[in-house]
Amino acid sequence: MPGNLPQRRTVPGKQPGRRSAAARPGTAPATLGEVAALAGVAAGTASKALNGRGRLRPETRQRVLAAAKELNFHPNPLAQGLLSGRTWTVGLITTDSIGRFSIPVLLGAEDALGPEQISVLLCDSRGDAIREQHYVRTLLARRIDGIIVTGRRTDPRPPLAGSAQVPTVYALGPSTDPRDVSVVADEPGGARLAVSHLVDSGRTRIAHITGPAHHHAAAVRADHAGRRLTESGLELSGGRVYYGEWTELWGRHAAGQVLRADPGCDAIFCGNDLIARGAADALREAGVRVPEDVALVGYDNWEVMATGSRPALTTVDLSLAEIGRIAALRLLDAIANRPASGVETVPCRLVVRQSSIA
Amino acid sequence: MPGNLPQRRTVPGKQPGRRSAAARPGTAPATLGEVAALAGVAAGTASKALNGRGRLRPETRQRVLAAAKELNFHPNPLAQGLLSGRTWTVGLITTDSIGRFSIPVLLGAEDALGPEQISVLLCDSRGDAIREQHYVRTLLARRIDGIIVTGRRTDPRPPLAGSAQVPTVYALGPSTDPRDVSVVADEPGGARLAVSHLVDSGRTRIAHITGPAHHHAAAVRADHAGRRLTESGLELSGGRVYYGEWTELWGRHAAGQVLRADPGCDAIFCGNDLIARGAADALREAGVRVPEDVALVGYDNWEVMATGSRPALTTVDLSLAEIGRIAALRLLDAIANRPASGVETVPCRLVVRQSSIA
DNA sequence: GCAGGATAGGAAAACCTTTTCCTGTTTTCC
DNA sequence: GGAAAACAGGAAAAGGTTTTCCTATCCTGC
Repeated sequence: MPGNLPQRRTVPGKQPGRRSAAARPGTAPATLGEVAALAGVAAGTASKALNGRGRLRPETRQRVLAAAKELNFHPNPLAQGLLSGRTWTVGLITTDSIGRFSIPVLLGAEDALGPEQISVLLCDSRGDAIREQHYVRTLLARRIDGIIVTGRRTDPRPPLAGSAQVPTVYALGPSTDPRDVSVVADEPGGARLAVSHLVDSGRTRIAHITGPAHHHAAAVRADHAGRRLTESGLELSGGRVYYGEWTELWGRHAAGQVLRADPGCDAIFCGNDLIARGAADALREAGVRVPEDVALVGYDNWEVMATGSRPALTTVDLSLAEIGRIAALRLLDAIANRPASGVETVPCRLVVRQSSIA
Repeated sequence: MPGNLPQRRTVPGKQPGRRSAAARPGTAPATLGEVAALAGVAAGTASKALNGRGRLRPETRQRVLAAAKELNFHPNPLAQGLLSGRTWTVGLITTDSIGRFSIPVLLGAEDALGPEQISVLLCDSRGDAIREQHYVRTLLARRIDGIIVTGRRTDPRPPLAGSAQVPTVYALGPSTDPRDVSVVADEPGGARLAVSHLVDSGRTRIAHITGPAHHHAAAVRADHAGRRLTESGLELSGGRVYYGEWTELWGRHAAGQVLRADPGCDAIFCGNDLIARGAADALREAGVRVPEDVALVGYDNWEVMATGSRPALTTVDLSLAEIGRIAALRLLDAIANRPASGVETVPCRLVVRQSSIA
C-alpha cells in the first residue's frame, strides 16, 4: 500500500519534486523549462510564446500553449518579480481593527487591483505607531509595489514614515502633507446632502447632534450643516451643535436635551448612525413620532445599525468602496510613474429610509 | 522620436537605478553584492556573515554587518523564495464581506504569523464560489505557503477546490472532510456556559430565541442549551425553541411570543446579540424589567451591539482571535511538514454585563 | 546561382541570494 | 621543522524567467 506514508518528507534537494513546503502528492508546479521540453523548444522560446513576444510560427506558439495548459503552467512570480522589480502586491495599512471602515475600502481597492493581478497584504496597526512602523518596514522589505493607508478616522494624519521609498496613497483620512495623494469622502457635501433633504421636505427647526468637537468628521459635518441651514435662512434648533460621543447613549441623552431646548424641533441631523439610533429610541420613548413629528438623518450608513433602528434610518453613505477603488487607481498611476498629488474627493450618497419620510 | 512610445517599455536593465516601480529618488534597495563590496568580501561570504553560517572571523562578520546596516540592506525575498520554494505568505480566504467575524480571526492569525515573518494576503470571496475558485488559483499561482479559510457561518463547508496542493486550515466553519484541519468555536460549550450562568443565578423558566433552524450555529446552540436545561431538571420556557432570523426585529417579535406563552418566564437565552438586543427592547417596552424580571444572555459578544443595548448584554464570546491564532499555528505545523487532521475546538468565554445580573 | 533580407528559434546573460566546494593560509603537535 | 588539521573566505552553481543577441534557414529578386 504505497502513498500511505506518515507524510514526513522534508527532503529539499535530490528528488524531482523538491519543494519542501507543499509536500502533498500535489506535483510541484511546472516550470517553464518543463513546458519548453514538452513542446520541444528552448525555454526562451517558450517564454516568448506565452507572452506573445518575439517572432514565432503560429504552429510553434500553439504547441507551447498546449504544453503549458497540459502541465497547468503558471510562471513563478518570484522569478518574474526578480527581473521586473515588481511584486504585484500592495500593502494596505489600517488603523481600524474593527474593520467597519477599512473593510469596505479594502473591497473597493481589490476591485480596482484585481484586474491588474495585484493582491493586497493587509496590515492592521491597531492604532499603534510602533506597529505601523514595523509594518512599513516589513512591507518595504517585501518589495511591495505600493501602500494604501486607511483608518477609521477622517482626521488628517502625518505621512507614513518611510513611505518616500514607495508609492503611497491615503484613503479616508488624508495625509497632512499636501504633496501626498489622498482620497477622501466629501464630508461637506455629505452634510449638505443631509440638511438639504430635511429642508426640502419642509423641516425648519433642525438640530444637530454629533461626536467630539475635536474629531475632524464632527467638526466638518457640523460646520457645513450650519452653512447649509444659513443658506436657507434657518438656524440650528437649540442654537448650537450638540457635541458629545459617537455613541447611542449620547444620542439618547442629547435627543432629550434637544427636545427640552426646543420643543418645536422637527428634525435632527446626527453625526453618525449610532447617535441617530439613540435619538430614535429616546424620541419614541418620549412619545415623539419619527418621522411624523421629528425627522431623523444619520451618517455612515452602517447597515446593521441603520436598518435595525426603529424606524430605519435615512443616512449618508460615505461611498467607502468607491474611495478604496479610486485610491487603488491613484496608486496604480503612481506605480506606473504617473504620480499625482493632492486630495481627491469622492461624493457621498444619501440613503433614504423611513426615519425622514414625512 | 525614440522613447516616446505609447508606454510599452518594460526596460529592466540599462540604467543604474533600474526599478521602474518606485521611481522616487528613493534609492533602489541595496543588494547583497553592494554590501559585500562595501565590506570588501565576496557576496557568498556576506551571505554567510548575515545568516550566521560558515566560518568567518568575527572581525569580518562585523564588517559585513556594519556595511549591511549602513546600506540598510534587506535581502530580496523574491530571490530567497526562489531558492527555498517558500514565499512567507499565506492567503486568508473569507466569505464574510462585513468582516464582523473574519477580521478578529485575521488579527489572531496575524499574531501567530507575525513572529514567523509571514504576511497575510486577504481574499474576500463575498460568498461567491466563482470568486473563491478564482482566488485559490491566484494564491496558488503566487506560490503562497498556505491558506486559511474562514467565513461568517459556522456550518461545515465543502473543502476548498484545489487546496490539495497547499496546506490549508479551516477556521470557524470546519471542512466537511474530516481529513482536513479545522479550528472551530466550542459552540456546545458556549451554549452550556450561557444556560449554566442563568441556572446558577436561580433562573428556572428559561426561553431560547435564535436564528434559522437550518443554520448550524442555531441548531447546535439550541440543542446544547436544551441538554443543559435537562441536566438541571428544567424545561424550555414555552416548551420549544423559537427559531427565526438573526435580527433585532425577530428578537422583538419572539420576546412577545415568549411572554405570551409563559408569563412567568424569568430568562431568555438568545442565539445572538442582535436577537438579544431586540428582546431587551421589547421587554422594556412591555414593562418587563431586565434583568430583575427576566435575565437576558446573548451570543457573539458583538461589542457595539452588546454595550449599546439597554441594559448592556451578558453574552458568549467566541474567542475569534484565539481561533485565528490556533488556526495559524496549525497552518505553520502543516507548512513545516507536521500535518494534522480533524477538528480542534476552542472554548468560548462568558462576558457578564448588566442584562443578567440579578 | 547568389546576395540580402525576412523569419524562426536557440544560447546565454541577467536578476539576487544561498550553498557547496575548493583553495590558500595559519595553527597545532610531534 | 614539517605534516596534518583547522580556519577563512573565494568561486561558482542553482533556482525560474525574461530579454538580448546571434545563427540558421528560407525566400525574393536578379
